Amino acid sequence: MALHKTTIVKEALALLQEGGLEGVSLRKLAARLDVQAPALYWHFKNKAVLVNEMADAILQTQFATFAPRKIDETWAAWLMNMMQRLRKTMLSHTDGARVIAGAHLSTTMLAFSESTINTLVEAGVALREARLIVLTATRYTFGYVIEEQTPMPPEGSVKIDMEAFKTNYPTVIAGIEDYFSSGRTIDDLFNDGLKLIIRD
Amino acid sequence: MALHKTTIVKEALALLQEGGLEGVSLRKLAARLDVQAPALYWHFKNKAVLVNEMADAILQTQFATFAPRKIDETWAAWLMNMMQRLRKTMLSHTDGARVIAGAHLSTTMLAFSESTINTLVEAGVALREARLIVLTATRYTFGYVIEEQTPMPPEGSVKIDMEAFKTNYPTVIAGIEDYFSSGRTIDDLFNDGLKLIIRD
DNA sequence: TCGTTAAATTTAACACTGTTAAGGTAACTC
DNA sequence: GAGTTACCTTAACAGTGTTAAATTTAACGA
Repeated sequence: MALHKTTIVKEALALLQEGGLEGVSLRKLAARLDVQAPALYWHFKNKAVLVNEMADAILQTQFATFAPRKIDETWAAWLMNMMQRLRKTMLSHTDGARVIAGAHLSTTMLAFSESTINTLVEAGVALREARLIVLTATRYTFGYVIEEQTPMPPEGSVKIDMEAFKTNYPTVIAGIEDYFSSGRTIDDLFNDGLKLIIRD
Repeated sequence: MALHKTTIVKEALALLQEGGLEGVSLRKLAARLDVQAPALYWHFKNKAVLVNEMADAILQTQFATFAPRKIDETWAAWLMNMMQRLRKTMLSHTDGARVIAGAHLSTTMLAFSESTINTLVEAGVALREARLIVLTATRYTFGYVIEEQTPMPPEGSVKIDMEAFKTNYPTVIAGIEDYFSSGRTIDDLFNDGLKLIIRD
C-alpha cells in the first residue's frame, strides 16, 4: 500500500500553496507522488471530492478540537475569536477561502457551526438569534476573505490614472485614507466589521 | 465590423445562464457568434477581461443609475434596499456572485460603493462608520450569495443518513427547523442577517 | 478605380486539463 | 497453486485557453 489518502491531500495542499487553486492539477499532483494521474482515481471519485478533502484538511488544522468558552469570557468575545481564527485558517493557504467555500457539507465546518451556535445558546442567547449571528458572521468572513484573496491584476497591466479615480470616487478614496491613515490594518478592518455583527 | 463587444458579452451571459461559469468556454461562445475562437482575442486580451466585462454588464442592468434616498426614508432602510437589490442582481445569473466577486475593480461596483457611502454620509453618518457599514454589508452579501449559489452535490451521490446527522449536529438542525418552521424564507434569512449589520 | 493600410478573422498548432477504459502486477485468501 | 481483491499503468478521448502566422474584409486617400 504505497499511496494513502492523507499523503495525497497533503501534497495537494502543498501544490495549492504554490500555485493556487488553478495550480492544482491531477497530473502535477501525480508527478509529485511518483505516480500516473489516473492512479488518483482509485482514491478519489473525482477532483471535486479531492478538493473537498483539501478543504476539510485545512479546517482540521485549526478546528480539530474546540476550546470551550472560559467562564470569564463573554460569548461575544469568544465568537469574535472563533471568527478571527476562521479567517486566519482561510488565509493560511492560497485561495483558501475559495476552496473552503466550494466545499459544501464539510463535516468540520458543520462541527464549527454546531459548536459555535451551541456555545451561544449555553451562554443564554436564544437559539434563533444565536444561529442568525453565527451564520451572518460566518458568511461575512467568507465574503471578506474571498475578496481579500482575489488577486489584483498584475501591476501596470491595467493602468488607472489616480487622477480620474480620485475625481470619480472621492468618497471611497476619502474613506480609505481616513481609515488607514490612523494606523489601522486590514486585520482591524475585518474586526471592526465583525463587531457590527457581534454585539452583546 | 460584424462583431461588437456588447454582442459578445451578451452572448457570453446567455452561455453563463445555461451552464454556469464552467459552461462559458471561448469555443462555445465563438460558435454562437458564428466565428472561430481566436477571433475573440481581437476584442479581449484574454478570458479574464471577458469575465470582468460580464460582471460589469450584470451589475449595469440594475445599477446603471442610482435612485437617491427619499427624504422620508431612513438611511438604514435605503441601504437595506440597495443590498437586497445587489443580492437579486447576483442571483439573476448562474454563478453571478462568483463572476462579480472575481471582477476586481469593476467600475460599476466602485460607483456602487461611492454612491452608498456618500448617501450615508449625507444622511449624517460619520465617514468612517459609513464606509465600515457599507463594506461589511457588501461582503456579507457576497458571502451569502456565493454560498447560496454553491451547488449541492447531485441528489444521492453523497448519501448522508439523517440519523447520524441529527445526533452529530442537533443544534444546527434545531436552528434550521426553528427558523423555517415559522414560515420564513431564505430571503428573510438574508434580510435578518443584514439587519444585524445595518441598524440605525 | 486602384493601391495601400488597417481592421477583423481564419487556420494550425501548442501545451495543457479532467476523465474513462482496459490491462497488468503484486499481495492476500482459500 | 488458483482465484480474488487492491493498486497502478498505458493509451486515449474530448475538451480547455492561448499564440503565431496567414488571410480575408473593409476603409480611405490618390
